[in-house]
Amino acid sequence: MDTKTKLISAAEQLFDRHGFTATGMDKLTKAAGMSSRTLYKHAGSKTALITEVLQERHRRFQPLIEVDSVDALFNALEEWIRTESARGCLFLRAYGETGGDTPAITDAVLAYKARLYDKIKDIVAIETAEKETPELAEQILILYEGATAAAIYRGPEAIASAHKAALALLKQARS
Amino acid sequence: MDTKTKLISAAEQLFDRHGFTATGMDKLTKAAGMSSRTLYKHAGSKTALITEVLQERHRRFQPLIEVDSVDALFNALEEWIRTESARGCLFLRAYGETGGDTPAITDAVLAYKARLYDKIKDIVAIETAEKETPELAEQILILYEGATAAAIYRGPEAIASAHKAALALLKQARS
DNA sequence: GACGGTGTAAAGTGATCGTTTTACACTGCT
DNA sequence: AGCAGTGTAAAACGATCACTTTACACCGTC
Repeated sequence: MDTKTKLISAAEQLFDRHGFTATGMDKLTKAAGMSSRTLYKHAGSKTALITEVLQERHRRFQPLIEVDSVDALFNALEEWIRTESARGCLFLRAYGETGGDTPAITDAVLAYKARLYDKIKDIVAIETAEKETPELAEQILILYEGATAAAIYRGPEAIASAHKAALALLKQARS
Repeated sequence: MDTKTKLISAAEQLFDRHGFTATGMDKLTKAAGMSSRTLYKHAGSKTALITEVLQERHRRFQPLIEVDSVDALFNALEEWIRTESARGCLFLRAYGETGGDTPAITDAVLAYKARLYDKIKDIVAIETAEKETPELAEQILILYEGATAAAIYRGPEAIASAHKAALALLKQARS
Protein backbone atom coordinates (compact mmCIF):
# COMPACT_ATOMS: atom_id res chain seq x y z
CA MET A 1 0.00 0.00 0.00
CA ASP A 2 1.53 3.31 -1.03
CA THR A 3 1.96 6.29 1.25
CA LYS A 4 -1.02 8.31 0.15
CA THR A 5 -3.44 5.40 0.29
CA LYS A 6 -2.20 4.55 3.77
CA LEU A 7 -2.65 8.15 4.86
CA ILE A 8 -6.16 8.54 3.53
CA SER A 9 -7.46 5.27 4.89
CA ALA A 10 -5.96 5.98 8.32
CA ALA A 11 -7.49 9.45 8.24
CA GLU A 12 -10.87 8.10 7.20
CA GLN A 13 -10.88 5.75 10.16
CA LEU A 14 -9.89 8.39 12.70
CA PHE A 15 -12.25 11.04 11.36
CA ASP A 16 -15.11 8.56 11.38
CA ARG A 17 -14.32 7.29 14.84
CA HIS A 18 -13.49 10.53 16.66
CA GLY A 19 -14.69 13.40 14.51
CA PHE A 20 -12.82 15.73 12.17
CA THR A 21 -11.93 18.65 14.40
CA ALA A 22 -11.14 16.45 17.38
CA THR A 23 -8.61 14.46 15.36
CA GLY A 24 -5.23 16.19 15.53
CA MET A 25 -2.43 15.92 13.02
CA ASP A 26 -0.18 14.15 15.53
CA LYS A 27 -2.70 11.34 15.89
CA LEU A 28 -2.93 11.22 12.10
CA THR A 29 0.83 10.89 11.60
CA LYS A 30 1.06 8.20 14.26
CA ALA A 31 -1.86 6.23 12.82
CA ALA A 32 -0.58 6.52 9.26
CA GLY A 33 2.95 5.62 10.36
CA MET A 34 4.67 8.56 8.76
CA SER A 35 6.34 11.84 9.65
CA SER A 36 4.38 15.06 9.59
CA ARG A 37 6.61 16.28 6.78
CA THR A 38 5.55 13.39 4.56
CA LEU A 39 1.93 13.87 5.56
CA TYR A 40 1.98 17.51 4.51
CA LYS A 41 3.78 16.74 1.28
CA HIS A 42 0.90 14.46 0.30
CA ALA A 43 -2.06 16.18 1.88
CA GLY A 44 -1.15 19.85 1.75
CA SER A 45 -3.39 20.84 4.64
CA LYS A 46 -5.95 19.37 7.01
CA THR A 47 -8.80 20.82 4.96
CA ALA A 48 -7.39 19.23 1.82
CA LEU A 49 -6.98 15.93 3.64
CA ILE A 50 -10.61 15.99 4.80
CA THR A 51 -11.70 16.76 1.26
CA GLU A 52 -9.69 13.87 -0.13
CA VAL A 53 -11.05 11.53 2.51
CA LEU A 54 -14.58 12.47 1.49
CA GLN A 55 -13.80 12.01 -2.20
CA GLU A 56 -12.25 8.63 -1.51
CA ARG A 57 -15.30 7.69 0.56
CA HIS A 58 -17.48 8.76 -2.35
CA ARG A 59 -15.44 6.59 -4.72
CA ARG A 60 -15.64 3.61 -2.42
CA PHE A 61 -19.34 4.05 -1.74
CA GLN A 62 -20.30 4.61 -5.35
CA PRO A 63 -20.67 0.93 -6.36
CA LEU A 64 -23.27 0.48 -3.60
CA ILE A 65 -25.68 2.84 -5.27
CA GLU A 66 -24.96 1.64 -8.79
CA VAL A 67 -27.91 -0.70 -8.75
CA ASP A 68 -31.22 -0.83 -10.54
CA SER A 69 -33.72 -1.61 -7.83
CA VAL A 70 -34.76 -0.12 -4.50
CA ASP A 71 -34.40 -3.56 -3.03
CA ALA A 72 -30.74 -3.79 -4.03
CA LEU A 73 -30.14 -0.24 -2.81
CA PHE A 74 -31.14 -1.06 0.75
CA ASN A 75 -29.45 -4.44 0.70
CA ALA A 76 -26.21 -2.67 -0.14
CA LEU A 77 -26.74 -0.08 2.61
CA GLU A 78 -27.39 -2.81 5.15
CA GLU A 79 -24.21 -4.58 4.12
CA TRP A 80 -22.22 -1.35 4.42
CA ILE A 81 -23.60 -0.51 7.86
CA ARG A 82 -22.93 -4.00 9.13
CA THR A 83 -19.33 -4.14 7.95
CA GLU A 84 -18.15 -0.54 8.01
CA SER A 85 -19.79 1.52 10.68
CA ALA A 86 -23.00 2.94 12.05
CA ARG A 87 -21.80 6.40 12.99
CA GLY A 88 -23.96 8.38 10.63
CA CYS A 89 -23.24 9.90 7.25
CA LEU A 90 -19.61 11.03 7.21
CA PHE A 91 -20.43 13.70 4.64
CA LEU A 92 -23.11 15.36 6.74
CA ARG A 93 -20.91 15.10 9.79
CA ALA A 94 -18.13 16.94 7.96
CA TYR A 95 -20.60 19.56 6.84
CA GLY A 96 -21.88 20.01 10.38
CA GLU A 97 -18.45 20.27 11.95
CA THR A 98 -17.34 22.96 9.54
CA GLY A 99 -20.63 24.85 9.56
CA GLY A 100 -20.59 24.80 5.77
CA ASP A 101 -17.86 27.43 5.86
CA THR A 102 -15.17 25.46 4.06
CA PRO A 103 -15.94 25.52 0.33
CA ALA A 104 -13.88 22.48 -0.67
CA ILE A 105 -15.55 20.35 1.97
CA THR A 106 -19.03 21.70 1.28
CA ASP A 107 -18.57 20.99 -2.43
CA ALA A 108 -17.53 17.40 -1.78
CA VAL A 109 -20.56 16.88 0.47
CA LEU A 110 -23.07 18.41 -1.91
CA ALA A 111 -21.59 16.59 -4.89
CA TYR A 112 -22.07 13.27 -3.14
CA LYS A 113 -25.63 14.07 -2.09
CA ALA A 114 -26.56 15.29 -5.55
CA ARG A 115 -25.18 12.09 -7.02
CA LEU A 116 -27.13 10.01 -4.52
CA TYR A 117 -30.41 11.74 -5.27
CA ASP A 118 -29.88 11.51 -9.03
CA LYS A 119 -29.18 7.80 -8.78
CA ILE A 120 -32.29 7.21 -6.69
CA LYS A 121 -34.32 9.13 -9.26
CA ASP A 122 -32.95 6.78 -11.93
CA ILE A 123 -33.80 3.70 -9.89
CA VAL A 124 -37.31 4.92 -9.15
CA ALA A 125 -37.83 5.74 -12.81
CA ILE A 126 -36.89 2.17 -13.72
CA GLU A 127 -39.10 0.67 -11.05
CA THR A 128 -42.14 2.76 -11.88
CA ALA A 129 -41.66 2.40 -15.62
CA GLU A 130 -40.55 5.94 -16.47
CA LYS A 131 -43.17 7.81 -14.53
CA GLU A 132 -42.18 11.27 -13.36
CA THR A 133 -41.84 10.68 -9.65
CA PRO A 134 -39.50 13.20 -8.06
CA GLU A 135 -41.39 13.09 -4.78
CA LEU A 136 -41.21 9.33 -4.48
CA ALA A 137 -37.49 9.55 -5.17
CA GLU A 138 -37.12 12.13 -2.41
CA GLN A 139 -39.03 9.85 -0.04
CA ILE A 140 -36.72 6.95 -0.80
CA LEU A 141 -33.78 9.31 -0.27
CA ILE A 142 -35.22 10.33 3.09
CA LEU A 143 -35.65 6.70 4.13
CA TYR A 144 -32.06 6.07 3.08
CA GLU A 145 -30.84 9.08 5.02
CA GLY A 146 -33.02 8.32 8.02
CA ALA A 147 -31.91 4.70 8.13
CA THR A 148 -28.29 5.80 8.20
CA ALA A 149 -28.98 8.19 11.07
CA ALA A 150 -31.27 5.93 13.08
CA ALA A 151 -28.83 3.02 12.80
CA ILE A 152 -26.50 4.99 15.09
CA TYR A 153 -28.73 4.36 18.08
CA ARG A 154 -31.09 1.62 16.93
CA GLY A 155 -28.65 -0.63 15.13
CA PRO A 156 -28.79 -2.29 11.71
CA GLU A 157 -32.42 -3.31 12.19
CA ALA A 158 -33.28 0.29 11.33
CA ILE A 159 -32.06 -0.37 7.80
CA ALA A 160 -34.39 -3.35 7.50
CA SER A 161 -37.34 -1.23 8.62
CA ALA A 162 -36.51 1.48 6.12
CA HIS A 163 -36.08 -1.17 3.48
CA LYS A 164 -39.61 -2.46 4.01
CA ALA A 165 -41.05 1.04 4.09
CA ALA A 166 -39.37 1.87 0.79
CA LEU A 167 -40.78 -1.23 -0.87
CA ALA A 168 -44.23 -0.40 0.49
CA LEU A 169 -44.13 3.13 -0.89
CA LEU A 170 -42.95 1.81 -4.22
CA LYS A 171 -45.69 -0.79 -4.40
CA GLN A 172 -48.30 1.82 -3.60
CA ALA A 173 -46.95 4.15 -6.29
CA ARG A 174 -47.21 1.43 -8.89
CA SER A 175 -50.85 0.70 -8.21
CA MET B 1 -32.77 37.31 30.81
CA ASP B 2 -30.52 35.95 33.51
CA THR B 3 -26.89 35.05 33.03
CA LYS B 4 -27.24 31.32 32.65
CA THR B 5 -30.11 31.55 30.16
CA LYS B 6 -28.12 34.04 28.13
CA LEU B 7 -25.11 31.75 28.17
CA ILE B 8 -26.95 28.64 27.13
CA SER B 9 -28.88 30.27 24.33
CA ALA B 10 -25.75 31.91 22.97
CA ALA B 11 -23.93 28.59 23.17
CA GLU B 12 -26.77 26.75 21.45
CA GLN B 13 -26.61 29.19 18.57
CA LEU B 14 -22.84 28.99 18.13
CA PHE B 15 -22.69 25.21 18.49
CA ASP B 16 -25.47 24.81 15.96
CA ARG B 17 -23.96 27.25 13.53
CA HIS B 18 -20.27 26.33 13.70
CA GLY B 19 -20.03 22.98 15.45
CA PHE B 20 -19.10 22.06 19.01
CA THR B 21 -15.37 21.53 18.83
CA ALA B 22 -14.81 24.42 16.45
CA THR B 23 -16.50 26.84 18.84
CA GLY B 24 -13.92 28.11 21.32
CA MET B 25 -14.60 29.46 24.77
CA ASP B 26 -13.46 32.95 23.77
CA LYS B 27 -16.17 33.10 21.10
CA LEU B 28 -18.63 31.85 23.69
CA THR B 29 -17.75 34.53 26.25
CA LYS B 30 -17.93 37.23 23.63
CA ALA B 31 -21.29 36.04 22.27
CA ALA B 32 -22.77 35.63 25.74
CA GLY B 33 -21.40 39.01 26.81
CA MET B 34 -19.67 37.80 29.93
CA SER B 35 -16.22 37.14 31.32
CA SER B 36 -14.73 33.68 31.19
CA ARG B 37 -14.77 33.58 34.97
CA THR B 38 -18.54 34.03 35.03
CA LEU B 39 -18.95 31.51 32.26
CA TYR B 40 -17.05 28.87 34.17
CA LYS B 41 -18.89 29.62 37.39
CA HIS B 42 -22.16 28.78 35.63
CA ALA B 43 -21.10 26.10 33.22
CA GLY B 44 -18.26 24.33 35.00
CA SER B 45 -16.64 23.05 31.84
CA LYS B 46 -17.16 22.92 28.11
CA THR B 47 -18.45 19.37 28.29
CA ALA B 48 -20.96 20.39 30.96
CA LEU B 49 -22.00 23.36 28.84
CA ILE B 50 -22.60 21.15 25.81
CA THR B 51 -24.62 18.78 27.97
CA GLU B 52 -26.75 21.62 29.31
CA VAL B 53 -27.29 22.99 25.83
CA LEU B 54 -28.55 19.57 24.71
CA GLN B 55 -30.82 19.26 27.72
CA GLU B 56 -32.21 22.73 27.11
CA ARG B 57 -32.74 21.85 23.47
CA HIS B 58 -34.57 18.73 24.57
CA ARG B 59 -36.78 20.79 26.89
CA ARG B 60 -37.54 23.31 24.18
CA PHE B 61 -38.18 20.64 21.55
CA GLN B 62 -40.34 18.47 23.77
CA PRO B 63 -43.68 20.25 23.13
CA LEU B 64 -43.27 19.58 19.40
CA ILE B 65 -43.52 15.84 19.89
CA GLU B 66 -46.24 16.03 22.52
CA VAL B 67 -48.94 15.48 19.96
CA ASP B 68 -51.37 12.69 19.22
CA SER B 69 -51.17 12.26 15.46
CA VAL B 70 -48.49 11.63 12.88
CA ASP B 71 -49.88 14.56 10.95
CA ALA B 72 -49.30 16.95 13.85
CA LEU B 73 -45.83 15.47 14.42
CA PHE B 74 -44.63 16.38 10.96
CA ASN B 75 -46.39 19.74 10.97
CA ALA B 76 -44.47 20.60 14.11
CA LEU B 77 -41.18 19.44 12.59
CA GLU B 78 -41.79 21.53 9.49
CA GLU B 79 -42.47 24.57 11.64
CA TRP B 80 -39.28 23.99 13.64
CA ILE B 81 -37.13 23.56 10.56
CA ARG B 82 -38.55 26.67 8.95
CA THR B 83 -38.02 28.90 11.97
CA GLU B 84 -35.02 27.44 13.77
CA SER B 85 -32.56 25.79 11.44
CA ALA B 86 -31.92 23.08 8.93
CA ARG B 87 -28.49 22.00 10.05
CA GLY B 88 -29.33 18.48 11.06
CA CYS B 89 -30.05 16.95 14.43
CA LEU B 90 -27.93 18.76 17.03
CA PHE B 91 -27.93 15.67 19.25
CA LEU B 92 -26.49 13.38 16.61
CA ARG B 93 -23.98 16.04 15.63
CA ALA B 94 -22.79 16.25 19.24
CA TYR B 95 -22.54 12.48 19.36
CA GLY B 96 -20.55 12.40 16.14
CA GLU B 97 -18.14 15.14 17.17
CA THR B 98 -17.31 13.44 20.44
CA GLY B 99 -17.19 9.92 19.01
CA GLY B 100 -19.52 8.81 21.77
CA ASP B 101 -16.59 9.06 24.19
CA THR B 102 -18.09 11.64 26.53
CA PRO B 103 -20.61 9.88 28.81
CA ALA B 104 -22.58 12.98 29.84
CA ILE B 105 -23.09 13.99 26.22
CA THR B 106 -23.84 10.48 25.03
CA ASP B 107 -26.43 10.10 27.80
CA ALA B 108 -28.17 13.33 26.82
CA VAL B 109 -28.30 12.24 23.19
CA LEU B 110 -29.59 8.75 23.87
CA ALA B 111 -32.15 10.03 26.38
CA TYR B 112 -33.58 12.37 23.77
CA LYS B 113 -33.70 9.69 21.09
CA ALA B 114 -35.29 7.17 23.43
CA ARG B 115 -37.93 9.73 24.34
CA LEU B 116 -38.59 10.47 20.68
CA TYR B 117 -39.02 6.83 19.78
CA ASP B 118 -41.29 6.20 22.77
CA LYS B 119 -43.47 9.12 21.85
CA ILE B 120 -43.77 7.97 18.25
CA LYS B 121 -44.75 4.52 19.48
CA ASP B 122 -47.52 6.15 21.54
CA ILE B 123 -48.72 8.17 18.58
CA VAL B 124 -48.73 5.16 16.28
CA ALA B 125 -50.58 3.13 18.90
CA ILE B 126 -53.29 5.78 19.01
CA GLU B 127 -53.53 6.03 15.24
CA THR B 128 -53.70 2.30 14.66
CA ALA B 129 -56.05 1.70 17.57
CA GLU B 130 -53.67 -0.05 19.96
CA LYS B 131 -52.16 -2.50 17.53
CA GLU B 132 -48.64 -3.65 18.36
CA THR B 133 -46.68 -1.89 15.68
CA PRO B 134 -43.06 -1.34 16.73
CA GLU B 135 -41.84 -1.58 13.16
CA LEU B 136 -44.25 1.05 11.88
CA ALA B 137 -43.14 3.30 14.72
CA GLU B 138 -39.50 2.77 13.72
CA GLN B 139 -40.37 3.61 10.12
CA ILE B 140 -42.02 6.87 11.19
CA LEU B 141 -38.95 7.58 13.32
CA ILE B 142 -36.72 6.97 10.31
CA LEU B 143 -38.78 9.31 8.16
CA TYR B 144 -38.54 11.91 10.92
CA GLU B 145 -34.78 11.44 11.18
CA GLY B 146 -34.30 11.35 7.42
CA ALA B 147 -36.37 14.48 6.89
CA THR B 148 -34.20 16.34 9.39
CA ALA B 149 -31.04 15.19 7.62
CA ALA B 150 -32.25 15.69 4.05
CA ALA B 151 -33.56 19.17 4.85
CA ILE B 152 -29.92 20.25 5.22
CA TYR B 153 -29.35 20.04 1.49
CA ARG B 154 -32.87 19.77 0.05
CA GLY B 155 -34.63 22.36 2.13
CA PRO B 156 -37.95 22.28 4.02
CA GLU B 157 -39.70 20.51 1.13
CA ALA B 158 -38.02 17.35 2.36
CA ILE B 159 -40.18 17.52 5.46
CA ALA B 160 -43.32 17.70 3.34
CA SER B 161 -42.25 14.62 1.38
CA ALA B 162 -41.54 12.69 4.56
CA HIS B 163 -44.87 13.86 5.92
CA LYS B 164 -46.76 12.38 2.99
CA ALA B 165 -44.78 9.16 3.14
CA ALA B 166 -45.58 8.76 6.83
CA LEU B 167 -49.29 9.24 6.21
CA ALA B 168 -49.16 6.72 3.38
CA LEU B 169 -47.49 4.09 5.55
CA LEU B 170 -50.01 4.72 8.29
CA LYS B 171 -52.95 4.41 5.94
CA GLN B 172 -51.61 1.16 4.59
CA ALA B 173 -51.10 -0.22 8.11
CA ARG B 174 -54.70 0.55 8.96
CA SER B 175 -56.16 -1.31 6.04
C1' DG C 1 29.37 8.03 -8.23
C1' DA C 2 26.82 12.19 -8.17
C1' DC C 3 21.86 12.93 -8.19
C1' DG C 4 16.89 13.94 -7.55
C1' DG C 5 13.14 11.87 -5.23
C1' DT C 6 11.15 10.18 -1.17
C1' DG C 7 11.35 9.06 3.19
C1' DT C 8 12.68 9.69 8.43
C1' DA C 9 13.14 11.99 13.29
C1' DA C 10 12.68 15.88 15.99
C1' DA C 11 12.72 20.58 17.25
C1' DG C 12 10.39 24.88 16.65
C1' DT C 13 6.76 28.20 14.62
C1' DG C 14 3.06 31.31 16.54
C1' DA C 15 -1.66 30.76 17.52
C1' DT C 16 -5.32 28.98 20.00
C1' DC C 17 -7.18 25.53 23.10
C1' DG C 18 -9.85 24.97 27.79
C1' DT C 19 -9.24 26.62 32.25
C1' DT C 20 -7.57 29.27 36.36
C1' DT C 21 -6.03 33.21 38.65
C1' DT C 22 -5.45 37.89 40.37
C1' DA C 23 -7.38 42.10 41.42
C1' DC C 24 -11.28 45.03 41.63
C1' DA C 25 -16.32 46.96 41.48
C1' DC C 26 -21.21 46.82 42.26
C1' DT C 27 -25.24 45.06 44.55
C1' DG C 28 -28.61 43.92 48.28
C1' DC C 29 -28.96 42.00 52.88
C1' DT C 30 -28.28 42.31 58.05
C1' DA D 1 -21.00 49.66 58.28
C1' DG D 2 -19.83 45.32 56.84
C1' DC D 3 -20.12 41.30 54.18
C1' DA D 4 -21.41 37.68 50.92
C1' DG D 5 -22.64 37.22 46.29
C1' DT D 6 -22.12 38.20 41.65
C1' DG D 7 -20.19 40.40 38.22
C1' DT D 8 -16.06 42.59 35.45
C1' DA D 9 -11.29 42.89 32.84
C1' DA D 10 -7.13 40.87 31.80
C1' DA D 11 -3.13 38.14 32.39
C1' DA D 12 -1.38 33.67 32.71
C1' DC D 13 -1.55 28.43 32.78
C1' DG D 14 0.34 24.34 30.30
C1' DA D 15 -1.28 21.75 26.51
C1' DT D 16 -2.27 21.19 22.04
C1' DC D 17 -3.36 23.10 17.53
C1' DA D 18 -1.95 23.10 12.33
C1' DC D 19 2.13 23.59 10.15
C1' DT D 20 7.30 24.40 8.95
C1' DT D 21 12.02 23.71 9.34
C1' DT D 22 16.52 21.58 9.82
C1' DA D 23 19.38 17.83 9.17
C1' DC D 24 20.02 13.32 7.56
C1' DA D 25 19.40 8.54 5.18
C1' DC D 26 18.08 5.49 1.63
C1' DC D 27 16.91 4.65 -3.07
C1' DG D 28 17.15 3.52 -8.17
C1' DT D 29 18.82 6.05 -12.43
C1' DC D 30 21.94 8.19 -15.74
